Amino acid sequence: MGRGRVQLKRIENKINRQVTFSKRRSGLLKKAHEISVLCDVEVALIVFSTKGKLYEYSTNSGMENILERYQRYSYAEKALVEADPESEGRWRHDYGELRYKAEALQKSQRHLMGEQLESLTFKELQQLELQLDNALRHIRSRRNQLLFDSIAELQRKAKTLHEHNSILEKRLMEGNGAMALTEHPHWEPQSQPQTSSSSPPPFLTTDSLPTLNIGHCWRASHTSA
Amino acid sequence: MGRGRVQLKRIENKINRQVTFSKRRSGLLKKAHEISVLCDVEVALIVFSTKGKLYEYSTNSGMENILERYQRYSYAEKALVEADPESEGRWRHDYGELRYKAEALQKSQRHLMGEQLESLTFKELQQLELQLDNALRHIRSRRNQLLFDSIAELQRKAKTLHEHNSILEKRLMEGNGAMALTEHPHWEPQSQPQTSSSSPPPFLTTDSLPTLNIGHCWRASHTSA
DNA sequence: AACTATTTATAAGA
DNA sequence: TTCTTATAAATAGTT
Repeated sequence: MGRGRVQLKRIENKINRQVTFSKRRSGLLKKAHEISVLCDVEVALIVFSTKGKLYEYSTNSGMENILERYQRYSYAEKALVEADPESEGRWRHDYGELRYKAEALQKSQRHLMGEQLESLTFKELQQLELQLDNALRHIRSRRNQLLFDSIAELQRKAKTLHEHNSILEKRLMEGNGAMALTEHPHWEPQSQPQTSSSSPPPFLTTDSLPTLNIGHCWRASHTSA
Repeated sequence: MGRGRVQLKRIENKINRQVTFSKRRSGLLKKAHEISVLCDVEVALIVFSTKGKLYEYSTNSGMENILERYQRYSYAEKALVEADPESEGRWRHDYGELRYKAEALQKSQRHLMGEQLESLTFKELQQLELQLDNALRHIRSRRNQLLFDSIAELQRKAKTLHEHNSILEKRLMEGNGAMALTEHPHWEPQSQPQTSSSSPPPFLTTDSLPTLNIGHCWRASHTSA
């Protein structure tokens, strides 16, 4: 990229080397930044000039975080080399990765819950707001869906009951006298001939779980397979 | 570099992002290598993909060396990592716990983002809605705080400018004739007597960076030395 | 630090 | 994934 081909070899002219260093350094930092943004990955870049000056770039997760992650990762890998792969080392490796992910999750969770907002910029706040607005829309939609389902279910049952009552009334009218005609509103739907093959037990009847426990919910549900 | 201009913004299409990552990663590694050879400098580059895969480059001096050097350079005080004579069982235990926690976090995070709502009951949905409403309140409050701070700062500056203008006008009135007196509408009507004890420099005044760019710490310098 | 002629990198398409 | 190609970017050498 430039007027001449370049040999992959130390530039002997000191001035030239310095200039090239300056140019390429900024290019490298730029590219590191770009890939991190475009591809949503973590990048850490460290450059020590010949004279010992430090230049660095790191994703917003922070240099220290990334280096720590690296340490965990590579340490685990070392352990992985010795011993058979299915033991110790593998565990450590996974453990480090997992811990990292859990921490990240925790953090973003806090933000989603409106906590620790101090560390966010205006733009991030806006983004977060949009996200939550969107989530709320979904949630309300789902809630309404459940409400409608429930109403429909109730109506269906009511109708069935009504029909049943009509039949009973009719029988009473025909068979024997008007005995006990008004005494059986019978609010017990259980014994119905109709096959209610549909609709799962409506939520409204499920007894309230203590709390949703969102957020810090270690142990949110027990549906593990 | 390619058929279209590229926005510095996360690529939303997953496939595309993956492909770009692959391409740019190799480009980045190559450039890191080139600068290290051409300019005879030490380079360490670490990249973690979204899935936690590690890609790295380091000059022949070795990653560990460079990282160590970096540690000494920037956090000289930080001692080396804690060795861990912990027992195998402990690890497994912690790992299990962690995994459990991470899964729970992931799940509740989805809910907070309005996803996978099918598994929630009506009450849970209501709770979630409250939670998000609350979070949104906090977020908006924080955002407004930032806005207010910014406005206050702007007003303060305006006031200063206005005062300065007054002084200048006065001088003109005294010194020479009424020259140019009416030519200074002075574009700052804001001046308010309130002396807000100046909030910190508001984000709005920070020059708009192309993208969010939070916490990205470049340490650039110029070709001196 | 600016300016170009070239080389490279790479986005999109196959 | 890999190859190709049109184009955007980077940059070597120059001013």
